[in-house]
Amino acid sequence: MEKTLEKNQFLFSYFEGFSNLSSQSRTALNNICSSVKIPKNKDLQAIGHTCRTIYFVKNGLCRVYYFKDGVDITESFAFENTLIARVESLFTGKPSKKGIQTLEDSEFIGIASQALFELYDDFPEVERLFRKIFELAYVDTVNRIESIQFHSAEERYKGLLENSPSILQRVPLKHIASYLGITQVSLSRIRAKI
Amino acid sequence: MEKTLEKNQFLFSYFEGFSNLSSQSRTALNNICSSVKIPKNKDLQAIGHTCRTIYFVKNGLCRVYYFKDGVDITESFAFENTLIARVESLFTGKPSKKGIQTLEDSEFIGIASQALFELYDDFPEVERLFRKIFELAYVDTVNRIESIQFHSAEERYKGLLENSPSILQRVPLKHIASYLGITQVSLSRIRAKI
DNA sequence: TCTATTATTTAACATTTGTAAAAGGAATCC
DNA sequence: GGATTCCTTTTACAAATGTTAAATAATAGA
Repeated sequence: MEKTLEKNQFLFSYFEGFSNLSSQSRTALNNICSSVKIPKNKDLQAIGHTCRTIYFVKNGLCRVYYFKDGVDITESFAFENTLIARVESLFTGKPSKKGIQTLEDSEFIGIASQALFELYDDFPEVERLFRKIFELAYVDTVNRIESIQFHSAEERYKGLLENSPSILQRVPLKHIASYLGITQVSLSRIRAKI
Repeated sequence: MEKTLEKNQFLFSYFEGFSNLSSQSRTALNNICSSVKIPKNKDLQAIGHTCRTIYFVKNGLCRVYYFKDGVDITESFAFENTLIARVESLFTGKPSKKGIQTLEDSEFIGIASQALFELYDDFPEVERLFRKIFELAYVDTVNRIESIQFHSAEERYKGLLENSPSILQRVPLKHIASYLGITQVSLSRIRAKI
């Protein structure tokens, strides 16, 4: 048991940034976690499936993506030490038209969402933890709207580099371009100008 | 008491769309609600203040707005029978650079946020209710990013008219334009073309 | 290593959107 | 009712971004 908790220690350190958990809650949470290793450029979650697992990125890197008129669009990136889920499916129970794909060999901790929601009944502090986690994720999303709508592509590119300095070394520019909402040609022009 | 609950009946009908509440929870919630009437074009919440109240729009209409480089930008609208709050302030405790302004004579039910968060300790079902409310609001926000980033201004305008057919009669076009992320001139061109 | 594939940049042109200024309409206030 | 203010459209031109295609550069596989 001690050993198992150790395996998920990074996840529980992440949780501690939000609130402290009783050992009962930690054990219960630990029991619904599983480890997943995925090589580079493979799907962690396929397009069309309903989101039934929340992932914590232990190491590596992935992106949420989908196809718009046949074009591959990156909705978001998830680096080490963050949670990733397709919330529009997780919270509605509907199939997601988005997938999650690794951009490096990666290791994840999967949290079974149905089991998690059942834990909420017995452990209010677990419900509270995830409430807080998703509240702050919601805030990030609200702030991103502002960034998309009222900053130029050049400003957004510079902002992305500031927030994720390693991204240029780890992510193809085509994904960065679609994440920024512009074409790869347009991103090339911006990079040439800077 | 009976009478007071009746006063907030629309709010509690709204809550029932998410989950059922015990009468104790309803009473506790009712005790932290207050009515607010604001005439047209006045601030319900001023720019710079920290969000300490979540509002339910009983009747009328308002918008969340802020200034970007001196230009008035509408972030969102809230019609009757919806909740409105500046979540980036509500969930972080930081002052908001956004304000809430009425676009018609309006009536609101204010829910004191600090008191609400304290209710969470005694009434897990209240915490759960608001968790669900904000989860779905989060989903809406994720979907809006997609709409902003990957639909043309014309598509977004048409989509807005579909979702809120009354908006043209109730909201000046300049606010609709900034909500769509375009200038008023550009919106005029789109309207002329359609 | 050679080849094939993928990633990135560049160029030319089209389209969309922005900016600034002017003018017409609508609403509001005394 | 007239003046004023605000709202909306139109025009002309500038800037940003999209589209298509071609040219390099980098990477991965046989």
